[in-house]
Amino acid sequence: LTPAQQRARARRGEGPQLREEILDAAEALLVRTASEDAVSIRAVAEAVGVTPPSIYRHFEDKTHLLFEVCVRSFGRLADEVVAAEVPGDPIATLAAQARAYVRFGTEHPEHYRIMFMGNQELTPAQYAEELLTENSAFGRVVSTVREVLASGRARPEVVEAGELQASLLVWANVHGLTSLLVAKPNLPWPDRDATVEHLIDRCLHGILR
Amino acid sequence: LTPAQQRARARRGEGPQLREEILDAAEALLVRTASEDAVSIRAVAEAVGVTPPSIYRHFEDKTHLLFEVCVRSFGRLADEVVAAEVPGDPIATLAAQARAYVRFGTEHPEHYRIMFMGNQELTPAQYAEELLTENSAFGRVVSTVREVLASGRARPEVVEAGELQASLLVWANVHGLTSLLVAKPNLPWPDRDATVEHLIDRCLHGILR
DNA sequence: TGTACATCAGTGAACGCGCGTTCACTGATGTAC
DNA sequence: TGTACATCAGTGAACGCGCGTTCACTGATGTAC
Repeated sequence: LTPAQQRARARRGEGPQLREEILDAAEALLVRTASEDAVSIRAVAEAVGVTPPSIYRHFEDKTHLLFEVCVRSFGRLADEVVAAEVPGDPIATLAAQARAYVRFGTEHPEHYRIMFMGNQELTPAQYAEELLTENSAFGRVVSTVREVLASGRARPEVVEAGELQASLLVWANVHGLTSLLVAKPNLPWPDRDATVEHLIDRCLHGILR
Repeated sequence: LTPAQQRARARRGEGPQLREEILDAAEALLVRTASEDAVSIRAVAEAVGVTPPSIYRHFEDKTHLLFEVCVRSFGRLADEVVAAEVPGDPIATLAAQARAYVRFGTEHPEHYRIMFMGNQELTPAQYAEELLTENSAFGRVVSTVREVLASGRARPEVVEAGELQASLLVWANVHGLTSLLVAKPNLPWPDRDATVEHLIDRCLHGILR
């Protein structure tokens, strides 16, 4: 998807196919340039091999285009968090989900930046609610935390504070580490994996009896 | 510092005074508009009551101007973290510093965004090192953690992992919560103070024996 | 089987905008003689 | 005490840029009769 100087015109019913190519190009541009600013309507159009006005046949405006890119990313993060589940072992699941979360963020820093570190006006209002849905990454963590609390292995004060507080705790931990790594990649961090394991370890010790 | 349509020309030795006014205006603009993009050379010049080229007499370019704004903010955050110290009680100090940190971030969200959530190229290279200096907010936290570890009240595995890992743990916690609040102010968060206390509580439980 | 026509995908040119930055300048201020 | 002059703070006009978006259009594609 790097340079496409010209592009064959789509046949009658095949217009929507360009829509996907636009999203792919926008995402590729984001990854390649590692800069949200580089994802302009014009740059996306050029990458796809089309003129700028064509974009508007498929997306209302730039905000909606970027929003769609976000939606895909949120879906992919959720997929990875789900894939990390260890059936029947909520504590192992929580640790694995934490690892998956940090990995996603460090492997896709610009996605992560847009998703969790940008100004929220970048995306339509609906998105704030979607973020906390049952199927979102955070929603899956809440489910896991709920199982941990129900397993009887959590400290009483954590149970009392409720699953939302406990989930926020976990989220703050993994997001905190992830976003520091994303925002300041050049600081002299200690070994990433060791840091992640230590963080998960301490976080679980704070939650479990 | 809101609108200054015209401005008296400074006397001979008083040029450097405009420099401070420019910084104040840039910061006020940042706070008022809550958007980094709104802080343009032209907007700052207008706020100060001066033409754009004047800025270049005091700052090499836009990056250096924004960098100076950052330096001030880092200094102020460090001051607040220092002010939170409780002499002779490193554990109480750690909790108080965590509270001060989160408060700073939520009260100055746009500063916080620039300092810890933006793209790092915004600031000269020297800044990465300065960030971890003894006198920085993080440097103060490292000091406090060092005292906690030395006090004999920390868990052996935390002592073994070292003060840097333990400090990162604390930083990831408070930064994680702060940056979520800053990035997603419109999500239905539970009560902020209760969340902060719970977070500090659990974090300390993970560290102390 | 042939033709008129509606639809659809995409184009080319232009709009107005705000931006960072440069350049040659102006005119007040202080200093040296 | 008066005057020539260097310095300093700031100006006015312009540069080139890339941007999001709009508008009237073109020409291929499929469909109806």
